[in-house]
Amino acid sequence: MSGAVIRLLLADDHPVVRAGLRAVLEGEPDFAIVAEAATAERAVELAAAGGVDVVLMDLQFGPGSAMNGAQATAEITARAGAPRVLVVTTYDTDADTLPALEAGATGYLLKDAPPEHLAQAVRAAAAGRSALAPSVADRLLERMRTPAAALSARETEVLGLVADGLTNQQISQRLHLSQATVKSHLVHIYTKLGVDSRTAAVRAARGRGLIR
Amino acid sequence: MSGAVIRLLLADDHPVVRAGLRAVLEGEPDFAIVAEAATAERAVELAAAGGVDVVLMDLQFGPGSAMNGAQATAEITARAGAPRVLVVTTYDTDADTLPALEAGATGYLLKDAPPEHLAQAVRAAAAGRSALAPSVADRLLERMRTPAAALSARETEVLGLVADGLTNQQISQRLHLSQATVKSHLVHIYTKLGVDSRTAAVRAARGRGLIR
DNA sequence: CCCGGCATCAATCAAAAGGTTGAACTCCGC
DNA sequence: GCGGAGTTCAACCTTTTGATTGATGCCGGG
Repeated sequence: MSGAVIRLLLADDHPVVRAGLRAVLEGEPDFAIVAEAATAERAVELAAAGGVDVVLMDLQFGPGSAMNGAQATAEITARAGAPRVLVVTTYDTDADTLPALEAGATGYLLKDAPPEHLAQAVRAAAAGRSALAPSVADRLLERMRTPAAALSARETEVLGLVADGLTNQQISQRLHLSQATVKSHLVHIYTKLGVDSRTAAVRAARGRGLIR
Repeated sequence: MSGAVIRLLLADDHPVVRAGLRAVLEGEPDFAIVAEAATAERAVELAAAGGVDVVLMDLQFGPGSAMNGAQATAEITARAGAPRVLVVTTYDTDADTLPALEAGATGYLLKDAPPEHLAQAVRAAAAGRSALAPSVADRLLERMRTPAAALSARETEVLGLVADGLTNQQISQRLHLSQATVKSHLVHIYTKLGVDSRTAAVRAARGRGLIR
């Protein structure tokens, strides 16, 4: 989008992590860190202002801000001529990766990635190519091979509350349903996940990253 | 313990975070970063080898290593002439802070702390003074003021399994107890927390950071 | 040295929650 | 417009929970 230099925006609420990214990336001659954002909102602003090729985006933005990294990613990539967004986070579950990728992230890296991978991923993102952490790529492929076990929105909602320790009755009240309906959803969830109890369902769903 | 220079060991499994800490602390003329460790085990080794005044210790060490930061802290501080351990982590709940402090950590900071605080905390730790993040200090004082609701070790253990969705029977098997004992613990937990159901207990305990 | 808190267990019982089966309705795609 | 998936519900039975009562051994502080 620009000349030879890739202009970067670092979006992370942790000063230490920003400094770390800066330290790791600053050495690359073809990179220029042009801005930093400590909140998701600020990242959206700065990205919209232009002059940025790649945004390094964290997903978690502390209790301070209302927006998370996935939402910010969606906002940034929505407009034309938007910079690429490369998610760099600690979390490695479907519940994190899928929303981020759906929101338009070009890549998804984990913070424990070695610095070289980071730089390569940034160049890939700048060129429009996607860069995924191996574990993320694995799970995406896995998901392709296993089209099964896709819970409906309602089922996911119910299962999320189950995971929070709510009883069927509490769930029914929260969702304005009868207990019967909640139980019915659970049966379908059990079938889809191949389990036969709520705790096993929560385990299975956690394992596959269906819920947080 | 040494001259004017404070010798630091950085223990964190994330290269980016290590680089960030290095970038933030390296500028201080009275600091010298003498080693880095990507695993808790390695941190223990390096700390035991001597030549270190303060260890900056993460609590979470990825699925790769068997030891966590709190355990490593305990091992490091166990021996005489050990360096001070300053915990620097993302997690801010009683379930994290208390074990770390009990393990002998001199301080507890959050990764979102501003760089100045970090440097001050390191100097405090080197001098043997404790340095706590404001939120951690608040909760410790809160705990002093509220001697209530202190669950015993066994009770916390049981409640943790309850939070994982296990039934009383499963808990009894896991802990090699009778169901009667598990129920007995639960009754005590309910009394202490002022609730009257397992899910409410989990909520309450989560709210107070008693469990993760 | 005795008391209180902690951990352990037993037995019983009513209430709550969980799981199963079967069924109606809507919406969407083919 | 037929069929399937998703959402909703009822009735029924089983399992789990929570309340209660009561008892034992251990350990540490006053």
